[in-house]
Amino acid sequence: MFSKSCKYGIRAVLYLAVKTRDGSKKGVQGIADELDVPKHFLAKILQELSRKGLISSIKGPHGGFYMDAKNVQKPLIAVIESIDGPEVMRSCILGLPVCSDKNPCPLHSKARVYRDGLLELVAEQSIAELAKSVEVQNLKI
Amino acid sequence: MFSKSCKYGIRAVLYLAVKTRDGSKKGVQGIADELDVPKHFLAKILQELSRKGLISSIKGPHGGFYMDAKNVQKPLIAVIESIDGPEVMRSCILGLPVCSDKNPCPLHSKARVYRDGLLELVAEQSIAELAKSVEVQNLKI
DNA sequence: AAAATAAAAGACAAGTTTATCTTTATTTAA
DNA sequence: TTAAATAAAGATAAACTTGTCTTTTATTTT
Repeated sequence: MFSKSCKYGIRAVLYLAVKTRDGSKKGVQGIADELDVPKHFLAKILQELSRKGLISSIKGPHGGFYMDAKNVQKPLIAVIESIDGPEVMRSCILGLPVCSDKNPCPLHSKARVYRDGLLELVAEQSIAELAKSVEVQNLKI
Repeated sequence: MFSKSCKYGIRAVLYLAVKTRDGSKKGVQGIADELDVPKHFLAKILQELSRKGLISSIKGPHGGFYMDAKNVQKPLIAVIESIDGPEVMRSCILGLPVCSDKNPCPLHSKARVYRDGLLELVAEQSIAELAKSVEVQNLKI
């Protein structure tokens, strides 16, 4: 469902939300090592997220990427849509140009339930809340 | 979630199941026109499905692709897995190499619940049953 | 037997995603 | 003020997916 870019982006965002709550910064190198993801490829993704204001960054020694209080307030879907586009969680699972409740493809109803449940999760919970559950339940990123 | 190849394959299979129940055959040209899909690309997919015994074909005048009683007995997941591989409906939504109930990623529980619903549909219903519902409910392919 | 039809196969090209490498700009600290 | 650290940007390449074109093989019909 998600592109690799998007998967890396989601993971990096959750990582930053957990690790930089104290005001510290994380460099691309460190994040890439932690998540086991290609460094320069991740850098592109983080630069884009930074440009869009979804995460923050500062250059120079002791600089790096981080998320401030405002960043972590946003829902995860903001990250997903900014990387994979607004249709990624909404388009027809069989790729039909029009597929709706009134005019459904053969997998529509089941697929819709699946997608909507997930959509609800990423749209209604903030990154901060998700990060909290990552910490509390010790989830892997 | 599914590659374009897989989407085309699923649609073509359902199309054949509906249209060739009477023993008739459908040529690539006709299928491609109906589904609005690139002809030669679809041909490759159909050839592969044919080689794997998921659909049937015969060459020559009045030949084409079709599905016999045995073909339509199989579940749709056989088509999906033969095109996109066995992991496509089972792998972690964030791409983590290990992600399980005991060791879940942040989206695991929601993703799993709903994905399993879809998996159930394509694994437990035969292509014949799905094709029937396409006819009865007049679903688009 | 010849011609026509249609799948099968092979070669190639275009497009997209993913990955790597290099250079530049900015900031901090010594 | 210089050196070091780090994000930003740009260029390129590798890998994979998608799409097109041509030739071959099998079958049927005339």
